Amino acid sequence: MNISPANLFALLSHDTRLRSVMLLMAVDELCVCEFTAVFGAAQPHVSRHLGQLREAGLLRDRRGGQWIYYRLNPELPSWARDILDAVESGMRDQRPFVDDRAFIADSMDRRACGE
Amino acid sequence: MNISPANLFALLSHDTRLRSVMLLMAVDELCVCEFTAVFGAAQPHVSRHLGQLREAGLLRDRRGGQWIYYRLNPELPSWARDILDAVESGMRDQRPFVDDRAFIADSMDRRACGE
DNA sequence: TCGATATATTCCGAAAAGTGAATATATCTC
DNA sequence: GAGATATATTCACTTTTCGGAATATATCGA
Repeated sequence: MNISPANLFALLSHDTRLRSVMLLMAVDELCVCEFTAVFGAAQPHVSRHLGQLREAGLLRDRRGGQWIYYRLNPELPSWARDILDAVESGMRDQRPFVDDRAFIADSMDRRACGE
Repeated sequence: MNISPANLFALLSHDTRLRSVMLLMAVDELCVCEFTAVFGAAQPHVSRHLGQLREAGLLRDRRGGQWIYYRLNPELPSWARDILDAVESGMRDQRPFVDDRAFIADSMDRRACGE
């Protein structure tokens, strides 16, 4: 991954992208339709921003059937990882991040119950 | 200060602004002409970007004679301070930040010697 | 193969950000 | 007060980013 610090911040400067990254700090892997459900946003909107994060090397994607799952790139340079960790710990208790995680946790529960 | 996380990242997404903030993590206070000297940039360019950081509440300014000194706002919310600390520690050894600090240290020395 | 679902991409117009040049304002020095 | 220095702002322009709508692509299940 060849990304500059200023570039990383540009990626994090949009709410959709920031919330996506924050979610993936907590949940390991999510498919696009889950992002759209959490954000209440249109699918092309979410897909575009996830695409930008992927192109920059911040996220990796993987196809599983008709779904495409996104996760954090495990090979981020350490300085980028450090910053993301600080972002996560510094804003863990703020909205909308708490709500986003709660939403996902809830839908995971439902999935586990077979609903 | 009423700044959102995404807003903070937008401020840090421009090299001039990022380098300015990084310098002020190390040096406490600098006037505009020192920034222009370090960056080798035009004065209006630097002034504009420092102005954005000030308007957003990230920096404070103070007039001292014909100079205007900028410093980090000491009343940043803790989450913002945490992120800045991580940025600083994560990129301390990278260019151009090392060089920027070296430049400033050098000119401080010269000032101390009365040159 | 056909229809349904999930995702990505393209097109286009609007809004925002960035830049260089010129100019305005404030302060200092003489 | 006049000129010099430091800083901020405005103007005109270019570039980038963003959003919505439409469309393309891929997979699944019957």
